[in-house]
Amino acid sequence: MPPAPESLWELYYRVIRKIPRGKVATYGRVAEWSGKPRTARHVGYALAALGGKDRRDVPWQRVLGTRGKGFAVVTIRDPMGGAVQRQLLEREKVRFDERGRIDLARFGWPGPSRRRPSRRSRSESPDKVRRR
DNA sequence: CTCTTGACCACTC
DNA sequence: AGAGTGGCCAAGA
Repeated sequence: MPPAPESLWELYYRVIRKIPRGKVATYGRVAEWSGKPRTARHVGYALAALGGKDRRDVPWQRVLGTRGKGFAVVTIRDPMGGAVQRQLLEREKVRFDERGRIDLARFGWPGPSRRRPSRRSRSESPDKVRRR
């Protein structure tokens, strides 16, 4: 059989499934860990498209947007969905501050066993050749 | 096939 | 602090 073409979204889902309970990650990080840096948007799209089986499998509530350098926030547009996400996280003992932010120093998942300097906000962005 | 629209992010004024 | 821009991919009209 032909190798199952794993879509980009499946790649994201695979990473997200590894996020442990009580920890969170940001869209940008998930993108990096999936081997597709700078595709943060697509992580969001992939999650927005979650349905059926994947909806149960993937802990979508543990993926949030970034706010400032060490904080994550709910970025789901639908207020209902956002409320659900927050509730699910609080149930996992993840704490939100008055501004609705999560401190990544406390609750940020460091990543899938990838060696990473103790730097929580944004890894170095090596100047890559920008091709056009 | 083209066009639009999405849970984003980092960089620049 | 807020607005603009480029980057990236998939699905549906």
